[in-house]
Amino acid sequence: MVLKRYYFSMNEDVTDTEEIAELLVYLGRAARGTDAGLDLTAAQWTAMRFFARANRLSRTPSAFASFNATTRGTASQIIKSLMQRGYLDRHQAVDDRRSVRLDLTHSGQAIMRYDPLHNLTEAIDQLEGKLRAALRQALPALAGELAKIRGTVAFGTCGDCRHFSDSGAASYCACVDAELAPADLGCLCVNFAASEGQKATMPRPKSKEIS
Amino acid sequence: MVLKRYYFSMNEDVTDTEEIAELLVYLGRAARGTDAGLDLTAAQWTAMRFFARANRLSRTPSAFASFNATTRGTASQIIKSLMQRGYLDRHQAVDDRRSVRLDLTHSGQAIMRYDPLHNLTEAIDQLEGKLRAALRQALPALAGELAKIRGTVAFGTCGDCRHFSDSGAASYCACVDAELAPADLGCLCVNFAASEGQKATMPRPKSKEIS
DNA sequence: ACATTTGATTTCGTTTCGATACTAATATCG
DNA sequence: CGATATTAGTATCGAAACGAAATCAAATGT
Repeated sequence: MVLKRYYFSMNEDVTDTEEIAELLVYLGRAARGTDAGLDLTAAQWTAMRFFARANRLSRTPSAFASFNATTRGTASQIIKSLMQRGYLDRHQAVDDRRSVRLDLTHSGQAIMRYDPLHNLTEAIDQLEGKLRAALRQALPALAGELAKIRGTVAFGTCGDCRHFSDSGAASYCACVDAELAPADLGCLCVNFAASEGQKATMPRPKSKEIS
Repeated sequence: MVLKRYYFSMNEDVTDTEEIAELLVYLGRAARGTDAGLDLTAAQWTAMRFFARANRLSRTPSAFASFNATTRGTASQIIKSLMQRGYLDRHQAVDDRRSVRLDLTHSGQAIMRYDPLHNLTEAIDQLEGKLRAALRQALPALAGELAKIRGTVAFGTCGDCRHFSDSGAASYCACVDAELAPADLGCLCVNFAASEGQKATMPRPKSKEIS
């Protein structure tokens, strides 16, 4: 016997767009967890991940606060706890003596092997190649759009950036006025600017020594 | 003059997979914020969103805790605060007297117009159609994969579910043994099972009255 | 020269969090 | 049937994260 019964929800019409948005927040939160045996919290893992992946310009408390959509105060607290555990090293910047740069220590790099985010990367690797390629293209574009709407800085990798030009042998970044090592193409940068759209306000730092 | 200088980062080789993972976490967190004039916190918005989007079976504290990757205790606290504000109503379930169902009140439905997640949906709407379609397909698959790896429940909408069969006029859900209203196809369900893969353990509830 | 901005930190009160313990209702199994 | 899990929800506790605000130093702008 087939019951003819309707099964109501609280919402009336759900678009694909909303479903995409909710899956994004769901995945972001589900993957951020603290499953591994290490004693790091979710926020601390996020910070470690950021400082492991950001380029030299972006490895600052302010940049992390912006990346993590929180305040500089909260960012300072998390960074302090990681320095106390010996996972981060603090260096004064030479060109701006207010600024500070955080680097992973040796043990900090070591624990990244147990990053709980690996659950998510495994899942991504299981995806069909075409879908993975689509994600690779859609997510940076989405990050750029969102930043434009919210009026905040976008984060992206140098390889996706407008400031970057790959002229055959040399990989040049107009933002830091320097060539990029191949490994840096995948680095997060505060000065990321999406490839299309109007020119972003860019600090354009003078040529400075990179110790 | 072109400076020949390398610009080192902390990591050595970054795959597309890792970049996708980090952008997912970034987007999920960036969109979750509390920009609007309302006084709700990020966690409270997440709960409101869940109870607005989940089907009747899934509108429980436990399901929300599972969806939000947190404990039932934390979920209880957030729900309590939302009930005190008059945004959620609490109903005892008739078939299981332990269980509780949360519904949005009228004012609860009203504030959803100011959900800060709308920033993200606008950004998604700006995406090229092909990319949006790819996201629509890739994200549910990704959620399923992640759940399989982590050994947790997956969340998805009835329309993407194995238990669902659309036989022309009638839309039947094997999980609740009932037909679905068109609006319910986009609802979140705790009993979601991805379309491919092994059969999930399914409660298979007996036919029950839906008040 | 002075005001403004920026980068980082600290402090404070609130919220969230994980862990644990607890009650009540249901399920399982001998 | 009855003893024993298991499950749903809640409460409590300490730690962490959070936003807001204040502070300080250094850089920038005019």
